Amino acid sequence: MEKVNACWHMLRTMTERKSDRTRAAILAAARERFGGDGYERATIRAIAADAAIDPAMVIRYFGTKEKLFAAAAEFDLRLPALSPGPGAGEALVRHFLVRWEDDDTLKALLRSAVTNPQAADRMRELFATQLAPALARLAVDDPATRAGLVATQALGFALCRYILELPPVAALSHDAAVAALAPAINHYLTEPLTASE
Amino acid sequence: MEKVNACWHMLRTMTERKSDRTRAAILAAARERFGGDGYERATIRAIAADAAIDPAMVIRYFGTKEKLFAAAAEFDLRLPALSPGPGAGEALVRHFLVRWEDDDTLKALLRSAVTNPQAADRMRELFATQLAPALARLAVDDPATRAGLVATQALGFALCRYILELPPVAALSHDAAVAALAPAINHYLTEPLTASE
DNA sequence: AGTAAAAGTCAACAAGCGTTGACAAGGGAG
DNA sequence: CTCCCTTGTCAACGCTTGTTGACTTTTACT
Repeated sequence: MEKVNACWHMLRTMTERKSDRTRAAILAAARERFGGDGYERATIRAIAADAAIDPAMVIRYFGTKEKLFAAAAEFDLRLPALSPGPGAGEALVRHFLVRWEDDDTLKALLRSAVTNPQAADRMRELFATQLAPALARLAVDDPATRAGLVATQALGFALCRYILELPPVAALSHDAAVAALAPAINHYLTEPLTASE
Repeated sequence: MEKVNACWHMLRTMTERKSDRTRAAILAAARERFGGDGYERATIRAIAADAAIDPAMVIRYFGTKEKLFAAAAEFDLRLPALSPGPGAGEALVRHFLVRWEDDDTLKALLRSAVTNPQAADRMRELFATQLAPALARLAVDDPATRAGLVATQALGFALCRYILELPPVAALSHDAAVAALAPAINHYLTEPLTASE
């Protein structure tokens, strides 16, 4: 009997510890606060209150506010495999729309990157390791510049829609946003980069 | 003789007082700090140090940090008169480039608007009272939406170039930026808003 | 049972912030 | 010279922040 219990304990130890739930609760609260308020306005005390625990626990689990942010800002863009052609723009825009809206992490990253150098590093890293490589196959030439141009449009749209909430941009339906943005994205991926006329 | 002196004094009182210089120094330092650090990170103490005065003076001149920001974030886009046509995009992009680079106010506004609701209000107001009206003449229809789309591209480019400093975007020359962006701006102003194919 | 580690609580700290009020120069006006 | 208004200085306040260490409770195992 003791052996069975011991075995079960080991299994539990390796798979699901009591603390993992609070760890996850802290991370969820942190993403929400960082996403809503930005790095400096999001206080450890508020995050702890959202997770219904003591502020000291946040430090015990993550060591520091900076490390907590680093853990909360881990993000995978999950870009689908894209094939060159006029459908790429639409697929990209649609993917970004749902990725922004079902996960607070991107909002946390953007809101923080504007004032926090560490978060800005994270953003540049995300661009260099996830967006740029995925777009490299789609660009007819100069993939780094074209990825940069796509980033300006993607981040600018997110900024105006989710952060600044400019009324005409926030009001767009997904379909309207795709119809308006996809051609511009395709343009950045394929049209000549120097003035043609 | 007394009358002459009194008159000169009154004139001086109305045109140039001793305090106006420090007022201007505070405003310049405030714009630089707000632009470099954002609203919450920019401290009154740091602004005062930059202006080489006592922190208490900042409060005496502007009353409150919020009011100081409101004064420092006063901004005129100075959009030129634009005529419809394919030249509008290039003129717009070029104007924005110089307006961003010779004045810290826009950086202060953007860096602060992402985390400060009051600054976000300012940004929406700037969009509604300056950008949207100026673009209304250029749009073939639905001017509010088209102005919103132009704003996403303009702010996104500024965000990536001046705030996040994504290498490929920060490296672009003015001419390269105009060549890349102007067609997209023209597209947003004139192309049909719903999918055409 | 008893025990040791894990998980959680509490009060406090040092530092930084915006803001205030009391007070000291400075320089024209009578 | 004397007065007064402007301009500037100084020290302190109350508050919030991230972070710490000592303590108690819970949990899991022999």
